[in-house]
Amino acid sequence: MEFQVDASSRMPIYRQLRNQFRQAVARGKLLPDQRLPSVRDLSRTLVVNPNTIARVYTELEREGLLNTRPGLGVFVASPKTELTKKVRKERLVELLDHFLTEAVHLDFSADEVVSLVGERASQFAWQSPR
Amino acid sequence: MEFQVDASSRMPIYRQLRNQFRQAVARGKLLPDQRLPSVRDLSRTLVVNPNTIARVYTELEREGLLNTRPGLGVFVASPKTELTKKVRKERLVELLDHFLTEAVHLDFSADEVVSLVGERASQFAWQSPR
Amino acid sequence: MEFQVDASSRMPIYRQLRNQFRQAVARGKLLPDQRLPSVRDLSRTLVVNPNTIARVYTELEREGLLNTRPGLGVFVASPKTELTKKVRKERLVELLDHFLTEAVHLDFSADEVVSLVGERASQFAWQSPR
Amino acid sequence: MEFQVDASSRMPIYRQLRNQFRQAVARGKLLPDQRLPSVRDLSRTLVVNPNTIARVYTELEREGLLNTRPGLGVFVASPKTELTKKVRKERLVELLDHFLTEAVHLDFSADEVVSLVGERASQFAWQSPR
DNA sequence: GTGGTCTAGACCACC
DNA sequence: GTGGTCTAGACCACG
Repeated sequence: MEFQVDASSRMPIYRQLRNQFRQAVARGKLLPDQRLPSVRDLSRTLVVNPNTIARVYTELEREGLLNTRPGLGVFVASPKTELTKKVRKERLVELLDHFLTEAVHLDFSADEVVSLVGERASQFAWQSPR
Repeated sequence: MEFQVDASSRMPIYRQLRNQFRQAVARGKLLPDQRLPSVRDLSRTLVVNPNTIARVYTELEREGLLNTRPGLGVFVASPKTELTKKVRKERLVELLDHFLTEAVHLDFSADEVVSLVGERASQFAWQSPR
Repeated sequence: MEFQVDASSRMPIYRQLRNQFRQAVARGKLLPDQRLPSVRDLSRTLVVNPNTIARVYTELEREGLLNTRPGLGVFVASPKTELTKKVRKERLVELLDHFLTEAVHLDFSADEVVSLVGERASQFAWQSPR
Repeated sequence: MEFQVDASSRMPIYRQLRNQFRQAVARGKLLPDQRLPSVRDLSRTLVVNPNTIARVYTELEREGLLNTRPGLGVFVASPKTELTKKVRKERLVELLDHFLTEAVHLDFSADEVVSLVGERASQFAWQSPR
């Protein structure tokens, strides 16, 4: 798993890294119990302040995507959702409407979008039924 | 078309309004040449700083979504995309992958997502073929 | 609402403040939409680094207890719970068992504890039925 | 008595074990003069660093919950509280208020909480009157 | 070695 | 004015 930061982006570094991590997990490229680079290592690799990396890891832990164990390192967590169905649906619809809005402005047709969704969706690691 | 601001949101007011405008256009609730309220009127209605409204209009004009006709007011622009197919596709995919990433974390299945996309897409005003 | 920090405590400053805030809300001493002191003000008052105060506010916002609006200040949020019933019950039981464990070690009787719970509970601002 | 560590918890291992021990005593599952596994045995069983186990035992001994008898092993101590009534009451109230604060935020009602307290309290081994 | 906390001080975005 | 981000560097707790 290789992270990268774009210093010229308006998006804060910690958000860039957080998003990359979230996507890597959603695509199944990072699996539960897998160890991530240490705060100090990643900060050296990316030439970013250790505090910034620590912030990324802290936020992701709060979101339940990873566990950090002082003295051992940082590990990918097992997925779990504690939100109510209602809240989850609301958030999904909001995100979807935002996506569809941009799709319209980018001048795509409904058919093109639906088709693309099916295509890209196959690249993600959807939860198996429980 | 009624705008509204959510003071409890983490999203800056000017972005809330900009997004609402973009979505209203994409849903066909705002049509080309339709006149928008003046900066002063809207600022009074929403109880928002006039500078904030002015910023919204300025950004939307820069994005080509509306035109200011001095002395007449602010009007919705006709849709036009100057971007190449390649660039448009890249942006769409990036937005879609972001959406799918969140959908996975919200613990939805691919089927649920695809189905919801079709459902919500019918509420938008897609460009007719040209 | 007056906060205070005990520099000699092993509990980190940001946790001391966060707990004081959570308790003030639970007791109804801080009400929705009430404005809190600014980061800079509180940092001067408590002689604590502004970043530490900012961290307190950031975490409380993530927990949904307050809203921050750049340019305006920080405000108490309206209560809402997005967690599933199951998760909420699990957390409550865990906290309760911890409390009861300590009560036993402090050599109280069950009757004393039950009685004290009823007594203190009356000082909190329980949600009205919805 | 079987201990267990949750590697995904934010709580340090030594505190997890210490709390489990305190709770086991409070529930009457560990009785005075009962022998505990040796540091080396427990460290192997739990796959935890021996230093960590040693720390748990050291702290518990300092708290008066167990005694080390050199050459014989580690044993559960007889309960005794040397604190004054006033201090004990203060600590209990502080713990209780913390619990009630969280209960409010978890959106429970006072009745639900009082009822749950009575229910769970019956599972603990309260001191008989002396 | 690991991550967690705190300080100091800079610069930016928002209103 | 407000809060948000990032850096630099110190010190502590954990295993």
